[in-house]
Amino acid sequence: MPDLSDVAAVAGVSKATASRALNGSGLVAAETAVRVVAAAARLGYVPNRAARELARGRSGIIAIVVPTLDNAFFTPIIAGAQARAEEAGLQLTVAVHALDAAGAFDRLARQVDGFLVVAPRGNDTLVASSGSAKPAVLVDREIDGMTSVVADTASAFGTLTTRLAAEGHSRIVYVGGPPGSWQDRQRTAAVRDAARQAGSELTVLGPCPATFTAGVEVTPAVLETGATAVVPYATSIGLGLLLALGTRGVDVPRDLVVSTEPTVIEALGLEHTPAIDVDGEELGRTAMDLLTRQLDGQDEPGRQVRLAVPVRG
Amino acid sequence: MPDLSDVAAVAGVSKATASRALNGSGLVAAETAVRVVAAAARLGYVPNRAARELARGRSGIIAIVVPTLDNAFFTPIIAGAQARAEEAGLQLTVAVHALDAAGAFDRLARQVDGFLVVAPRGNDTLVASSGSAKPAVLVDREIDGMTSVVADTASAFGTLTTRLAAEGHSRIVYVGGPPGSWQDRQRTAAVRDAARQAGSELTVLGPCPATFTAGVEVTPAVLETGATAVVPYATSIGLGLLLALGTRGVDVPRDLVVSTEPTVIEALGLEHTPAIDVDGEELGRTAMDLLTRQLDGQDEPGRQVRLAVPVRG
DNA sequence: TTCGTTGATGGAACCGGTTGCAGAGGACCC
DNA sequence: GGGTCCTCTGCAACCGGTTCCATCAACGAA
Repeated sequence: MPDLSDVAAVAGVSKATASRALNGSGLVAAETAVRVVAAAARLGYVPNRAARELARGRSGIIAIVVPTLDNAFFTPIIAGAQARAEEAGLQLTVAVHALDAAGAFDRLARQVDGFLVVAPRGNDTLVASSGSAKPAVLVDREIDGMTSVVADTASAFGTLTTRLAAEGHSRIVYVGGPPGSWQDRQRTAAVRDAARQAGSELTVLGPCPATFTAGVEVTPAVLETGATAVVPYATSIGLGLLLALGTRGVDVPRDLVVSTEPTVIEALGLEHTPAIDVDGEELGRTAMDLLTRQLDGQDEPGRQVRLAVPVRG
Repeated sequence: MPDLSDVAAVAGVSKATASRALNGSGLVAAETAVRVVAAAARLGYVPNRAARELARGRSGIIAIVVPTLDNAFFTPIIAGAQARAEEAGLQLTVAVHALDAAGAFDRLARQVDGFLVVAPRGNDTLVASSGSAKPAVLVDREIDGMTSVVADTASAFGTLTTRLAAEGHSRIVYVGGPPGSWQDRQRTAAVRDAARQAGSELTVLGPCPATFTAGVEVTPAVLETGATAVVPYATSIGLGLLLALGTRGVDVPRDLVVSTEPTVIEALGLEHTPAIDVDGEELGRTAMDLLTRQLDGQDEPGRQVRLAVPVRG
């Protein structure tokens, strides 16, 4: 396993020059640099991550902190972040903090260069302070002063509600998400506004955990309202609704329109059913981009990015 | 940020002794060790991972390679492995290899101490060779000579089929999984055997990707067989079936029994419906245990563990 | 011709741990 | 009392890079 001295020897230069050449420091004569790079390639040299990390004082590791992996909303975010991390030569480690977020941060803070924080719920100050030790990017939530990227689902939920109302749904149900969810607050407000402006009657149910079981359980309450359209906080809740409605013989979408996401709508061939299309991978990619820019000093903390969320169907 | 010399100074010993004390080498007098540990605790000392890694020549990083995160079967495995890794003081990095598994291994092999390989499909020799550079544990698949842990779903599928037959289902459908899936081969064989022995007629459909869309799409074919019970390869396929059956007005389970997993059965209140209960987290935990034992030299490669899978309902 | 600059390079310290080896000191045996 | 062995400890080398600083050659200007 060749090391930097081997490369230097083959190229006929010192370790120092070899290091500079391979890192493109610009202080090396072009011709020398070419020689070094060629030598490295010939030997199949791969830098030792640990040594580099020790010398540079940076680990090259980013942690993405998620509350759970059981939620299909989070996994694309991880996948997107992972892809970008790989491109940037960084390792991504996934930390699941069911409850003990603070503990997870403390343990990891010394080990990583930065955090991607997916913390849909919980106290603002707590979340903010957790990421204070190292650069952090908050995903799908906004807190003043923290860099963040969110999918603008609030607008999308508003649009979707407006559209439903325009199609004649005068009674609409919104099934709310988990208690304390930042996105749920945004969405509830947006749906309320849209319904009021369109003159539709809105019932807000919930809170519900983002699971299909919760969707099943909330079904009777939804039917009781006599609504003709239901907008669930999460796709998983929507799936639960669809399943339960099926076993109860309710005709979807004739008797009740259930908005979920495009793949579901399409697979089931549902008509007259609007759906919001959140690109989780893009969320992950953007978050990682924001973090690397911050690590490179190209960005100040505090930048807030909103990704538009299309409404389909 | 305290370092080992600080700890040593406070404890009144040398770096060497401090290091040994903190790593429990046993060469340190008990009383000295206590002093060092106390000093470390007081200073809030956290060892520098990079330095340790460089000195030891091991990275303390394990990679878990999964084909995708979009499949709810894999995520609990990751969660379980993650939990165990944390206990063992190891970092876990998640590598997603949609297609390019070999590439993922090459890139990572220098960076990590070992692999957890989740590769349900694909060629045996390819999978086996991928993990050859570093210790590896294969998850939910068996290949001769490789350490592995599998959920014994084949037996469970057999039991489940037997039970369905015993309850009077003389026509059963098995909806097969993705092409080339190792588990699918095992399950198909087990289901075939059980059906034959019980004298039930079995139709095997598929192959199907493990998605709920595939479940929706296969529904007409299932209904066409006239079967009264269907056993899908994956929960996601089962959910698709249930959704599509609901929109078609088929009464589940009266007209057709769909076996899925306990949470689904329970949430929907389905009766007469057996379900297999795979503990994905246990799979992940066991895999990580096997790997750490191998890294510590306590185990030889090649050990194969099978976890029993209960059939409920 | 000589001096000051600039650009390229090398020497060596350093990052923060681990570990081989040697040595100090005490216990035990002859 | 002297020698041997054992236990515990410290010194210093080492892991493989990065980077500060000094050096040196070449070149333009005075």
